Formats: sequence, structure tokens, C-alpha cells
Amino acid sequence: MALPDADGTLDIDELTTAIEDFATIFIRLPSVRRFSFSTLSVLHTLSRNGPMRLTDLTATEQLKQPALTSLVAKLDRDGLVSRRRDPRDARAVLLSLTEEGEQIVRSRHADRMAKLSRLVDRLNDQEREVLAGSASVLTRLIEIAAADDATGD
Amino acid sequence: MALPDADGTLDIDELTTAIEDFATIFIRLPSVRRFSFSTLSVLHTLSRNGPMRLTDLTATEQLKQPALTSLVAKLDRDGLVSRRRDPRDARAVLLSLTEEGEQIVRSRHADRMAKLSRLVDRLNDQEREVLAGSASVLTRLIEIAAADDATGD
DNA sequence: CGGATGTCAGTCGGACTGATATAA
DNA sequence: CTTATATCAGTCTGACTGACATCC
Repeated sequence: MALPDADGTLDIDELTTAIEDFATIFIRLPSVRRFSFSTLSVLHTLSRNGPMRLTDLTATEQLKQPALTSLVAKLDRDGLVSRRRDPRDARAVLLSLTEEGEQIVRSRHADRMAKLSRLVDRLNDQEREVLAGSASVLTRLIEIAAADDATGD
Repeated sequence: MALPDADGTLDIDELTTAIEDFATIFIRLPSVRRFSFSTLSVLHTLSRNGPMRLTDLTATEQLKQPALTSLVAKLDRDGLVSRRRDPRDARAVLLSLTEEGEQIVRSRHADRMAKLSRLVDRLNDQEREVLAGSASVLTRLIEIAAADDATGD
């Protein structure tokens, strides 16, 4: 398959595989409380984007409007999300995280930091340096992808 | 928050956030056919690990045995997975991907490669070089995590 | 026999489609 | 009037718990 790329050539196939496999072990955490994948994804998105409409969530959450209505209703009942009418558009509802909702996202983030720290401890200095540099590049890729979504298809 | 780390210091918080957000946009693809998250995960795991028992899948798939029984029965009916008795243990069932099952995994991998290629095209040479080096480090992290799971908890 | 592996039965939550109320 | 936003009603898939047959 792919040869070692010590010459600095970027092997897209190898990198894609590495990201796929790393994401599998890094993103999936033992679900502390009984939160579904959809629930956690909605909390994550609201934490990143701030207050959003229900409709805007359908774009990122791969759920249809009615599913989000009932999911968010449940999150509201459980005190993780608060809903208020959009002052600019009386049809719409603005969703935001409560402190408890934020806390869940922070807690999972902390778990992942701990997991990553444990792994990184076993790397040598050179490997750690590569990772340190890659964070900003990943962030760039995220920005590029976001810009694509806004303009492109 | 985190300052730029041009000095090569590894900021775990920043890197965790970058991976979380990149995984969100990179792993989730528009579901071509009506495959559930669980289905795709099982296909992915079988593609990586080769033939496995149903019980071994419960470790990675966050599903209980009965759920896997019915999911795998459906995949068998649909021709994506084949089941045969383990010759070494008549209680157990060995699951493996059919060619059609492999094809689905390959197709999703190809979609991600195309997506990554499009993003990487917009990077400059220095950024591309950082990514090229990070693939092998990611692979190392995956190995370390796998070894941990085998020995640790 | 006790423990492991997989399946069956019954229940329940979560997501879908289609229809509806309200406001832009 | 038409379109956008959210919700309601009814249906169905998919995952759970608990019980069970089979083999080590």
C-alpha cells in the first residue's frame, strides 16, 4: 500500500485512514448518562455556534424538523437547553444551552483532553512537535470547509 | 484562550477542539443509501479487523448482543455480511464482509479522500508538509491506544 | 455443573412522513 | 397568496432488558 512518506509528500489515502481510525477511538466516549448520539451532537453544535434556530440545526444534525422538535422539547424538560421566541421573527425559536447543558459539553471535552494527554505522553519530542504544528493546520481546514458550505453547494 | 504555539509547545486543549470539530465535518457524510450509523460502524470495524465474533463487536460498537444479532441478521439478508460458525467453537459465529460490504466501506473512504483533497488544495506548501508528517504520528497514537485497551482496563 | 455465546420475546424511545397552525 | 417555521399525529425501525437454547 502506501509507502512511508519521510520525504514530506502528502499521502491522502494514508491520512484519511489515520483520521478515520483515530476519530473512532477518540470521539466515542463511554456514555456517562443516557445521552443519545443525537442529543450529544445537538449540545455540541449549540455550544460551538451559540443560539440557533431549530431549522438551522437540521443542516448539521442530519435530523428532520419534527425529530428536532421532540428532541429539543426533551432537552428543555431536562434543563439542558432553553427555548425562547426569536424577537426578530415570531415564527422562530432560539435555542441556547443552559449552564447544565454547557457543563456536559465541557465534561466530555475534558475527558477527551485527558485521553489525548495519556496518549501524547508516550510520544517522543519530535512526534509531539509535529502534533503541535498540526493543530493550527486542522483549524485552517475547518475554516476552509465552513467557507465552502456557506458559498458552494 | 490558547495562544498561537509557534514555539512548538503542544496545547492539548486546542488540539482536542480541533480534532473534535474536524471529525464532525469529516466523518459525517451524506448517507447515500439508508444506512444507519450503527450499520456503517459495524461494516467499518469488520473491514479493519477481518472476521470477528458477534461478542467481540459489542466492545467497539456500543451495542448489546441482542441488538447486534438483529442488525447482523439484516446485514446478512442484505448481502453485506456473511455468517459462518466458528470451526473452533460451535457456539460462536464468525462475521465477515462480503464483497458488497467491502465496497460500501471503500466508497465512503473514497468520498472522504475526495473531500480531504479539495480542502488540502487550498493549503500552502508548509501547511501541507505539516499534515504529511502528522499521518504517521496519528497512526502511532492509534497503536498506543489499541495496546492500552488490550492490557489496561 | 457453571460460564460463554448467540437468539427469541416483549417493551420503549427516537426518527420518519404527512398534515396543520401561525407568522413573515 | 405563498413561503417559512415549528408542531402534532400516526407509523415503524432499532435498541434495551430478561429469558432461553446450545455448546465449552
